[in-house]
Amino acid sequence: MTHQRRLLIQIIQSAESHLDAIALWERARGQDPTLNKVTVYRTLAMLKKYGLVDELDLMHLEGGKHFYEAKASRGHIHLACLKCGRIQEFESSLFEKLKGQIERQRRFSIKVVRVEAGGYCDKCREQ
Amino acid sequence: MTHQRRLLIQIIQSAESHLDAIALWERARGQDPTLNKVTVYRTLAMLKKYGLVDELDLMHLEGGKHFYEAKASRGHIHLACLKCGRIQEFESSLFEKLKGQIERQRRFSIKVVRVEAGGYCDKCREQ
DNA sequence: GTACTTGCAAAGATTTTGCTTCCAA
DNA sequence: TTGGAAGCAAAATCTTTGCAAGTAC
Repeated sequence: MTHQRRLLIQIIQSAESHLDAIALWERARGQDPTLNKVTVYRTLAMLKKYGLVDELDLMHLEGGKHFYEAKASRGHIHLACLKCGRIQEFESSLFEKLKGQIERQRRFSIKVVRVEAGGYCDKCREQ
Repeated sequence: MTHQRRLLIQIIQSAESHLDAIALWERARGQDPTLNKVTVYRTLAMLKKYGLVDELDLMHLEGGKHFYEAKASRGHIHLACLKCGRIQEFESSLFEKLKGQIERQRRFSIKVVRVEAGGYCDKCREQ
């Protein structure tokens, strides 16, 4: 556990929004200007591998980058507005049931699930 | 409707597996060796924009590329085995219910949904 | 004829790798 | 002290852009 990792983990956990690798790097550089971009990628890969962060694409509203969030105790769905770009989160017991159904019917042991919906949010659909 | 587009669409629709941009390009070049990679990217962007193909990440088992499939009448979930890399598809009425719940509760008009699960398939979990 | 599409080359962006140095345990 | 981690530079991917030439309708 190096201080670089501690810093990156702390930024991810306290982030109010989903950060991509570069945004994470820029925040980290505020605290430690010598921290290298490669370290960010390597740390994210490790956290992802151990299931400590979830990787999101958020429907690729801004190109091919990935976003990261600390693993939540309860799974949630991301709703990305294709017009204004707002990201909402949505929790549902149906989602939990769906996961259970997959595990039982396919005998598939789920480690991570990503649900992302693209569409128009309540504000944008009225316009 | 150019012959390049016709060819690319035909390959996507008849593909037995999910193709990424480069794989699609390679297949297309078999028929039309002059077809450019850029045309593939542009055509995929157009098909995606008009909702004719779905873009998948399949948990990024092989790096940051995207995979494409012709839009199916019924939505389905992709299960990616983190060990052997096999991709399974899964259909469920719970998934349809979940979409309806999101549309009603959040007044969010869904255009595309992507559900991808990573984990261990029945064969790999036993080892 | 004209607006849209393609091909080509080059650039941009993201992510990975090799290797040396450094540091946490 | 030592194995893993960080930094640096460079490469490897993947994707987008500008522009001239071509083509569907």
